[in-house]
Amino acid sequence: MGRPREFSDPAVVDAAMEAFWEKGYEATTTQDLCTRTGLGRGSLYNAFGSKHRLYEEAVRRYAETWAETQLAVLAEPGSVRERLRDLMLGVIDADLADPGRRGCLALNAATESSGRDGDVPALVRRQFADLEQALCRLVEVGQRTGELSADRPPLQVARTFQSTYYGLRVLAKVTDDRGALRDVVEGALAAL
Amino acid sequence: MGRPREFSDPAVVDAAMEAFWEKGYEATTTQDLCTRTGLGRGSLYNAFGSKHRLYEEAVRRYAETWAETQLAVLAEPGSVRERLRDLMLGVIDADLADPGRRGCLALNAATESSGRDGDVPALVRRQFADLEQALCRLVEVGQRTGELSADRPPLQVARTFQSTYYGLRVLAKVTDDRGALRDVVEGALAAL
DNA sequence: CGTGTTTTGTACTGACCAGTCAACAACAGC
DNA sequence: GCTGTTGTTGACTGGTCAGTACAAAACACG
Repeated sequence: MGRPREFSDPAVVDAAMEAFWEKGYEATTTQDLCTRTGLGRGSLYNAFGSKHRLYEEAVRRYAETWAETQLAVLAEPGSVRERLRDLMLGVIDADLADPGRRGCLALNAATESSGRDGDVPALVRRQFADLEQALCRLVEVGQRTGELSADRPPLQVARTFQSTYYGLRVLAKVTDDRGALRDVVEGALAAL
Repeated sequence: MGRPREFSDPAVVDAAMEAFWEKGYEATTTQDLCTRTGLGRGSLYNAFGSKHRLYEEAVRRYAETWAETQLAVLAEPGSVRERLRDLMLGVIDADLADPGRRGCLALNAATESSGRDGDVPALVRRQFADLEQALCRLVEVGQRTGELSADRPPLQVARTFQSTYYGLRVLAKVTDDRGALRDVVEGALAAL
């Protein structure tokens, strides 16, 4: 009962996500959020309570949608190497094609939040853990089929690849040099 | 002629660097800067012009001092592998020992600044390039002495290692798991 | 000393910040 | 169609923001 909402929560969170993604948490004002979402201040606060809670929702949504995208790439047909290469090349294309150079929202959130306490770092940590696990399973598959050398613990290989992958996104924030980024990809694959 | 300054510029930049390092650019207020540096607003603005200019100075100073530290580790006696391991282990210790989890200021600055234009991204880019070059030379040495396998371009190896190294610092922002971070180190070294 | 120049401290500015509030609007159930 | 409940709107709040203005203070030089 009562007056129905004139918006859908997911659409608003999506819009807020874009705003936070572009400018980061601190630099995004509540006015930005109202403009991007199309909501009035009252509606925004009635629905989400505070700027920070909306930020949490935005990071959560990013984590979900992005995890989906990543895991889809890793689940594609093809060799393990091909899938890992696609993951990295896809991210290079996406990062360089983005004129705003927003990079990865989860990574931005991890960097901007001070300390590992709080909901946002916990969200980011979980997303990191999910990717680690997915990569580890993929490495296990590769080692079992003989595609990858089996002389190193899969978890160690996965963690190293993940670290290189995040570093790649950091590098893509400041450089336009596709060759340099591709070198990282080739080096990471050669290490498998 | 004129009244002499009651402070030394480098000391003030150091203090400002600490403030920006802890909270990032946006979240640091001019009041924070006055408190940390001990200067009044008038003196701060007279000497540095604006918050952003002081930020640039702080990032520049960080780049200089940190580059020195890094290059010193890489120049130590010992095998190439040992030196690269020391670089990474040192950063793990430093990051985990820091209760504020500030991470790397250059990396934070790269993440917070949107786009690759402006002085700050340029500063960060140059620091990245310097490390890339230092790593590349070290890899060349390792390949020449036969310590490292010489079947891959040194630049590619260096870039991949650098990417993994930056990823390590990102991971250290959200996790306390020393084992996970050490896996990254071992994996990165195994890839050489 | 006196004068010119720079630094310093502090009060001040207008803009903008996140968040609140109360009047009004739109629905569901009766 | 009345009533209770929720959503919307837009003006409003106190506080804080980066930056400025200006007078007092501290020197160098003559």
